[in-house]
Amino acid sequence: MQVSLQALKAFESAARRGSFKLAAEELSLTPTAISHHISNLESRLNVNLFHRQGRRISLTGTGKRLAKATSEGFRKIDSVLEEVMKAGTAARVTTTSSLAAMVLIPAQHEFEQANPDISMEISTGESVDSQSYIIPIRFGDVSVAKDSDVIRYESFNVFGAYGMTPPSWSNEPITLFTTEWKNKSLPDPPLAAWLETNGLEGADIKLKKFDQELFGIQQAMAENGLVFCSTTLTTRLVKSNLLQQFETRPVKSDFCYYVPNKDSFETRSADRFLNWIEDILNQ
Amino acid sequence: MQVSLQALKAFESAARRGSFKLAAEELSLTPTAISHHISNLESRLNVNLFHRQGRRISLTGTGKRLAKATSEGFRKIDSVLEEVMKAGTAARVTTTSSLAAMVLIPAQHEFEQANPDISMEISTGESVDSQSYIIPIRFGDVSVAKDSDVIRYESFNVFGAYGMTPPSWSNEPITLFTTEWKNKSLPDPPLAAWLETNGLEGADIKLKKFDQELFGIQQAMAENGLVFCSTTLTTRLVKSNLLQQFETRPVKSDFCYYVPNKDSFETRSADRFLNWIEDILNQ
DNA sequence: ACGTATAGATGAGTTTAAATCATCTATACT
DNA sequence: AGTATAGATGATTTAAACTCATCTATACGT
Repeated sequence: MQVSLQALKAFESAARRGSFKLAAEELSLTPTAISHHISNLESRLNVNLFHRQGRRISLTGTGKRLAKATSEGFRKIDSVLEEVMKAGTAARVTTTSSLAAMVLIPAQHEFEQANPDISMEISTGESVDSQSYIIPIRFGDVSVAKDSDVIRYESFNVFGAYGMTPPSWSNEPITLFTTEWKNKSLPDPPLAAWLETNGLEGADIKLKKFDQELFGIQQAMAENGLVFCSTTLTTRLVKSNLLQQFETRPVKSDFCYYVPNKDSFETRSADRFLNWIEDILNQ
Repeated sequence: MQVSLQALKAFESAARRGSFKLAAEELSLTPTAISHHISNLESRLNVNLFHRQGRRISLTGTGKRLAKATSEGFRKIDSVLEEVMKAGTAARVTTTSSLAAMVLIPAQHEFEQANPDISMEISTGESVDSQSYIIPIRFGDVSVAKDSDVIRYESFNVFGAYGMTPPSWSNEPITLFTTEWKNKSLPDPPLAAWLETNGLEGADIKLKKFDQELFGIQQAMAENGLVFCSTTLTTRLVKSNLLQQFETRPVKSDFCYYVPNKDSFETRSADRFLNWIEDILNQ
C-alpha cells in the first residue's frame, strides 16, 4: 500500500471537522499526529490537500474530492462495523411469550452473570425476525424443524399449584387447563396419549382452553387448579415450589423448540446463548 | 478506534480472494500477518468472520456482511486515491494545436528532464477540458481572461525563412501569411497597428490566410515566404535559426494565453508545470 | 498597537503496533 | 502412506505511529 489508511482516517476527520485539533480529539490523538499524517499524505500523493492560512486551514479542490470519497467510504465501513460489534456483544432473542415469560426472562440475570461481556435482549410477538442477528426460538412440530436445529423435544404432564391435594382421577370430575394454539396448523397437546400412559382413560375430565400455555399455568397457580402443559415451561416453577408434579408420568410429544438455521449464527454471543439455552432447557 | 483499519484491509482482501495466502501476496505481506490481523479482528468484534475447515476457509454470514461493506468502502476510497495520485505525478495539458506543436511538444523533453518525477501529457482539440486535473491553456482576448490567469501577453511581428533576403516593403507587392481564427469572436491579428508602428502604411501587401498560425509559419518556412504572427510561437524557431526576424518592431496585441482559474490547481505537478510554462513563454 | 493565547509545523525521541521468523497442525493431492 | 500446502501460534524484530519540546504565525482582547 502506498498510503497509510490511518493517515487517510486522520485526513477524513480533519477535513470533516475543519481543524487538526478537533480531528485529534475525535481520534484520541495529538494535533501533532494529525499534522504529521496529513503532510505525509500530501508528500506521498504530491498534492496539497489543505490551504494553510497561518493557523487557519481550508480544503483545496483536490482535498475536497478526496474528503468526499474517504468520508463516504469510511462511513459505509463504520456503520456495518458497529452493527457487527453490537451483534458480538449482545444476544438478541425473539420467541413465544410463554417461553420468554417462564424461562428466558427469569433466567436472564443468570445468563448475564455468567457472561458479563454479553447482554441479552428478549422480544416476543410478531417482530421482524428476519432482521439480521436476531435469534428466533420457535415452537412447532418436529417435522418442520431440521434435527440439528432442535434445542428441546417437548414432553407434557399435569401440574398443580404447590401444596394442593393430589386429585383422585377416578372418583370425581376434574377440570384441566390446556392449550389450543392460536396457530391452527399445530396439533393439540397429547392429552389422550398422556391419559393412556397413566392408565386414566376412564377419567371424567373437563377441559378449559387458553391460547397460550402461559395462561393455563398462571390460572392453575391462581385458583389451585390443574394444568396439562409442557414440562419445559414448568421445570423452574416446580423447582422453586410454585408448582408441583403428582405421581403421573410425562408423555413425549411431537412438539419441540427449535432455532431455524441454528448453525448459521456465528457470533460468539449467539453461540454462547445457544449453548446456554440448550443446557437450561435440558437441565 | 476500536479496530485497526489495516486489519480491515487484510480482511477485505482475504474475503475477496478467498485465501490468506493470496491476500498476503496482494498486500505484500506474509500469510502470518493476515492470520494475525483477522484473528485480532475476530476477537475484538467477538465474531467469527471465517469458517476454518483445516486449510480451507470460507466466510461466515457475518463475514460476508462485513466483507461487502469493506470492499465497497475501500474501493470508493482507492479509486479516488488513484486518480489523485495520477494528478500528482502527471501534468495533463490541453491547448491549441499551434502552441502544442510549436512550443509544448518541442520543450516536453526538457520539462521532463527538469522534473523527472512528473510526466507531461499534451492533448489538443475539443477534448473534455472540464475533466478534472486537466490544465487548459487558452488563447483569447485579454478582456475575457482574469489578470491573474494570464501567462503570456501576445505580441506580433513579421518573420521569414532563415537566410532569405529582407523584403523591400516600399518597392514591390508583398505576400504575407496571416491568420483568420476559426473562432469568429476573436479579432483579426493587429496588422494595421504593426504597419503603422513600422511606418509601412503605404506598402502593397497581399494577405493569405490560414485558420491556425501554425500553418502560416510552416508555409513561410516551406516557400521562403513571410508570415505575420505571434512572437510566442516563433521565439524557439528564431533561436534555432529556422526563422528570422527583420528590422521591424513587434507590436502588442489584445491577445493572450491564459489558464482559467490558474490558482485552483493545487497539485504539485500542475504548480510546477505552470511555473515552467510561464518561464518558457516569457524567456 | 501590543501582548497573549491558540493552531499548526517541525524535528527528535519514544512507544506501540505490525510484520516476520520458526515451529506446529491439519488437510489435500499424488 | 508420504509430501506439499494453508493456516495457527508464540516469540522476536522492525517500522510505523505517536508524543514531547520547540518554534512560527495569526487571531483576539484590552
